[in-house]
Amino acid sequence: MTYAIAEAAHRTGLSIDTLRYYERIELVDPPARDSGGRRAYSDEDLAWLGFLTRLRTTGMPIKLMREYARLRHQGIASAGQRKRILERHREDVRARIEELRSCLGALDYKIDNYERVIGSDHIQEASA
Amino acid sequence: MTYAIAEAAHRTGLSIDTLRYYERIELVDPPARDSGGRRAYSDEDLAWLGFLTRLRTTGMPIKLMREYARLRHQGIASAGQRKRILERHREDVRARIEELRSCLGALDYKIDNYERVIGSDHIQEASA
DNA sequence: GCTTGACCTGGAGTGCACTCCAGCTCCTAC
DNA sequence: GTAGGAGCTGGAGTGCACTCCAGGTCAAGC
Repeated sequence: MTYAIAEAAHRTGLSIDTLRYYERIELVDPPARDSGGRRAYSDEDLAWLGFLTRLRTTGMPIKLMREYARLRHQGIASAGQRKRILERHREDVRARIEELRSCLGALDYKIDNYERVIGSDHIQEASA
Repeated sequence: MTYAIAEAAHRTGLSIDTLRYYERIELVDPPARDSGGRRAYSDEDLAWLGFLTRLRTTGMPIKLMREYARLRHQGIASAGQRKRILERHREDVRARIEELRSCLGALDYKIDNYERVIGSDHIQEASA
């Protein structure tokens, strides 16, 4: 099964431009082409894009993702290095979650204060 | 108690340039000045900067922070609007935490796979 | 056979949040 | 009284991750 770029974009949640951009910067390998020279993404391509999307979502910079992609090409020999990248990133993500959680506390506190100040949710229509 | 810009930067964790930048874009009110025309940040200034930093940390765009700052100037009349901004943002933060958590699962899975593939942490020295 | 729509390329442009710079002033310490 | 360091201003530059564009190709349907 292969997918035209529009379909691939739809399935990955990335834009068509982003798919081409990722290819240009060598984050993904150039996908196969159909008889008319158009990109034909495979399920594997989409799986890799899906994984990349998770890395992006969690804030991994594209530079590091490129490094990871580069290592992937070297096959199993680079598995240790790749694992270390992911472990390192996992730590970053965990730290980020903790950071967000702590800010959430501050936000709760602030909102509680507003609650006390204004009583409740009345009167504040478009009082611009 | 007031603080020179370097001290304010140190205490807020922002850079001197960022402090001046925040002032330029009207995210913070211009602080008082000392006899020599230099900025003299008050404890209140720092508290506001601290709160802004939390909003930034949690990903609130500067545009929205400016809107919040603008509303603050209107005093209590805008409390409802400000509260709503924070509530909305709190939802965003919660969603973001969930998103990160879900990606964390995928990361764990991937790392486990590497563990299985390479046995354990030997041999992968600088095998560039 | 011609319009239409999806796709192609290389390159330029965008928005965000800073960050840096040149050239200046002002206080402090020697 | 002067050298040095902190701070000042307006404006330009940076890095990141896209996003958009002009001008072209290609296959399908009418």
